[in-house]
Amino acid sequence: MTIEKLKKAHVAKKKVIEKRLREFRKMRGREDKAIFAELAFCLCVPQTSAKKSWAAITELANSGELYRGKKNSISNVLLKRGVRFHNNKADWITNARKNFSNIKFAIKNLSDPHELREWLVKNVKGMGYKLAGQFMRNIGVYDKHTILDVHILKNLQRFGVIHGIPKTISVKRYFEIENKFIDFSRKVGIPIAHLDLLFWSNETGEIFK
DNA sequence: CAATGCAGGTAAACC
DNA sequence: TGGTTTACCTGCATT
Repeated sequence: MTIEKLKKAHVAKKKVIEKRLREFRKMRGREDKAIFAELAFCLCVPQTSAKKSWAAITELANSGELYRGKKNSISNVLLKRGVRFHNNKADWITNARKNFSNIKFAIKNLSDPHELREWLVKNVKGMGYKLAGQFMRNIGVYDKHTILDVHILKNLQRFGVIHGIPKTISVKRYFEIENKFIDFSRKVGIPIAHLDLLFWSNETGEIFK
């Protein structure tokens, strides 16, 4: 796919992309439970489909276990729903729950997205830069931070922004790639948040899920 | 049908 | 000290 085609795809999908981003923004006014569910969802996502992750979190939210259940019972639901690394993730979720008042405080008071991301990475076990970026985007805090998952990396490679896909991404390398992504975004005149959704829709064939 | 590869990463161990 | 490997873990598609 050429850059010209990318620009055309952007024009074609711009309305849908903006609608999706407005939906993320709406999360800002949502109650704590919805924010926490989104957090728990993000913690489930590594190496697991969004669909399975969301199914697991929905079940846990509906039963109330997400907010009150013990680590083991949460782990069991994750397992049943096909969420990988269920023990670790149940641990991350219950830790985040214990820490949730601090997390809320950070979200509310750290107005600089970069600062908030640093805080999340440092203080929420299970959150690296990718998940922190995704969580922030999903609750309507998005600016220039990137969500570097394999799909995005593949697309960056396709457009010559990077030359290979590293097996593991250190913090240093994350920033290197992120800066190249930002440059690319400027060059093609498409915002990062738009490119992210655009790449995702290209890669998965379906729109934003 | 058994073996193999891999899936929207991260923490911890290892030099 | 910082880069690289390994454990986490199961389901599902491919061979």
